[in-house]
Amino acid sequence: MSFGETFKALSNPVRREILTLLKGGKLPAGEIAARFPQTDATISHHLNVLKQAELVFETREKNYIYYQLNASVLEEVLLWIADLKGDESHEER
Amino acid sequence: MSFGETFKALSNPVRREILTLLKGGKLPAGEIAARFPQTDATISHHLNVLKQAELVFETREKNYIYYQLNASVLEEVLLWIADLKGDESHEER
DNA sequence: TCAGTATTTAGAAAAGTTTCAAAATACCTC
DNA sequence: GAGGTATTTTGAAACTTTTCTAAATACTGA
Repeated sequence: MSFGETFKALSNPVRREILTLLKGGKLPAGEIAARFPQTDATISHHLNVLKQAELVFETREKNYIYYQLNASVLEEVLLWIADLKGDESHEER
Repeated sequence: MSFGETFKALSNPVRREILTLLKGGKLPAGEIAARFPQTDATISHHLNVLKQAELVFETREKNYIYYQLNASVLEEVLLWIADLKGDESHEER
């Protein structure tokens, strides 16, 4: 995991909205795309950026590709920010 | 504060390094610039992006402009990520 | 006020991002 | 294996970001 990739992925509003949507649980690409005005191709590209950043992972089921949040990378981002803040409560011991 | 602006500011590696540098306390623009291979003008631009995102603020003293971390915006980013993660320990009650 | 140091602004080149339409691939069901 | 649905890939246009050099501004201290 690289923070560069992760923060770049988080810097786009469409990708942040996709992540928020996935809080509710895994969803297939088509259902994600249906909630945005952009084309399926554009959303597919954003999902790929999120996947490269390991913010989401995919699982295949029947004719669908489901996407879901990857909590462990979110935790690493959280720690990076907590550390920057000098927040002891998240630090390694 | 807008998350768009904040995450965009965090998405650049030079700007993340500047923030890490400022963990040690406030520093004048010139001293920050001296630690990077980029020109003073480029670092000044990055400091401005961080300032617009309210990740840092400046104070003027003598002939220097000091920059320092703004912990309150970092806290908001932390909460956004914790919420995405579904982390109860950071949630509003 | 003048000289000097610190920092920012302006303008432009190069590189990267976002988006779309169209075509391609993949996989299921019959 | 053919037809259908789901999703990705390709290639290109529009826009944004990063960086530089050069010029401008701002403030200090003699």
